[in-house]
Amino acid sequence: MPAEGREPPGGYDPSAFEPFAVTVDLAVFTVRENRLHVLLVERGQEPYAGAWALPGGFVLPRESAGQAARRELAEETGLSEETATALHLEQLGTYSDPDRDPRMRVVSVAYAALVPDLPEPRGGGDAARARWTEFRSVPALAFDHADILADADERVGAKLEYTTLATEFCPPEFTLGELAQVYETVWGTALDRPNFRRKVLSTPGFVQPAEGPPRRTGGRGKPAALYRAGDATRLHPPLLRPEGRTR
Amino acid sequence: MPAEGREPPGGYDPSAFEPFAVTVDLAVFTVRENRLHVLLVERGQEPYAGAWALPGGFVLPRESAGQAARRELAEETGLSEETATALHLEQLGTYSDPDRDPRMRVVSVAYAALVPDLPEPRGGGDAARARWTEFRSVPALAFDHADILADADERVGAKLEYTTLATEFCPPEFTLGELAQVYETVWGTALDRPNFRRKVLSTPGFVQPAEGPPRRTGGRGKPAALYRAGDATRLHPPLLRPEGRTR
DNA sequence: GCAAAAGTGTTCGTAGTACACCCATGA
DNA sequence: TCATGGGTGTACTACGAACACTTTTGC
Repeated sequence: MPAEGREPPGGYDPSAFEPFAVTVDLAVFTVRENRLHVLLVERGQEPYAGAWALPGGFVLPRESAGQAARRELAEETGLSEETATALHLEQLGTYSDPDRDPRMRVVSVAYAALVPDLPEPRGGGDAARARWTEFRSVPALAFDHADILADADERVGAKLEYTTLATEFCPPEFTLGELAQVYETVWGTALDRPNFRRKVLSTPGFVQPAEGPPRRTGGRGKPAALYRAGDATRLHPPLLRPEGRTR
Repeated sequence: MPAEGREPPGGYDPSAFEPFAVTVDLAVFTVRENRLHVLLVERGQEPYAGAWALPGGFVLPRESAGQAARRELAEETGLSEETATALHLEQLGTYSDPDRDPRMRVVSVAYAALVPDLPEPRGGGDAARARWTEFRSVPALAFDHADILADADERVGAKLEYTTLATEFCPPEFTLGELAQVYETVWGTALDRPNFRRKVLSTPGFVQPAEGPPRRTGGRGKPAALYRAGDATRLHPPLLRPEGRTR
């Protein structure tokens, strides 16, 4: 409840609350070379100087947490503001352990984002380096970022089951094989391609054929039909990962 | 990212951030007389003095948001700390619009809770009144609490589908009819009792028979067997509401 | 006996799974 | 012509929806 709602029975002076810093942290996922990657930055200052961490930053006085997350995403990935605005950002939750930052009280709102394969992040103007890291090889992270990342992975995996979010990992035009590859990469399981194909095509609005009937080859093999994302955002019924596995 | 993570390229002084107040808001649901109810409090101060709002309060300097939510829940419902600790609290999300509180910058972490039918909340020591209100008759609420409540309702409905959370609404021993009633009340749909029964009993760990084979009557009709909540917390496969309806 | 709620049995349709098989291309 | 990935066909199975029917109580 906002300030000066009812006070706890013990009495509490609304003007005496300790100030909190509010930040956002981002778990930005992409699929590169059929492996799940996440964007990490190297910290330049103490604490945890030299350690890897999730990108993020302060929420500015006149923006919401979601706006801050979008701004940080554009800055870290080099995407234009417009492109970043179109991407799906998922609020994961808020991490508020009093000791999560050793210096002061910091409450952080975590977001997960799925982006298509992008070039290596530009270094940015400041000291911190940023790079894509394979998910399975993520090193120890600063603060409670390992927890956040684990939650993000679980959430993204679950989201693929009942939304069309997987298309966010794909370029504007993609083959069904590429789409299946996204699921397999995020879930870490193999899928039956024929059944996957039927499932996707029988779900109205999941994908639509790319208008001109061009085809494309992934090297060898029969050229595949191209599709683009459809209007639907939810999947009824869901596309469940085999045996409820979670990697 | 916590304080002094990398700064935005434009430059940002970590010591100059505006202080935020951090609060928790609670959407506490219960089932009374087969109808969904939510706990509301009447505001005693401006802004929105006299208006109804969700219970909640400040996060104290040495507690996490989750701890604050549990504390508030115990205070508002009159439950003992131990009982409140055992209840399931679900973090819904964080509401951070810069203008959501007209006086200052307040970021609020919202939680949903499901409790069995409780006596009318004690007035508490302060001026604010609290009462159970039927969900469908909730008046206009202060701040963005109507948004929070709508999100909470949706989340609770979805949670029932793939968790055993419905047992939280029930007394320690309950009949399958009562459990079905919870689903029907929250979802606003009718269920086929025979199928519901089979579904619940065939899900390992959802419920277990109450040891002594006592039976109970809900007035007329055949006495029903009593069950208590089982160990399981997840439902595989889920118990989907008919036709994906969402009320 | 009748209404009401608990509980059992059975049928039917649909959706997922598994897998055989054909097609189009590069090397 | 072989390997590779795209794409089609089909049988099997499991599970949910629907609903008939029996049981046990209060009135």
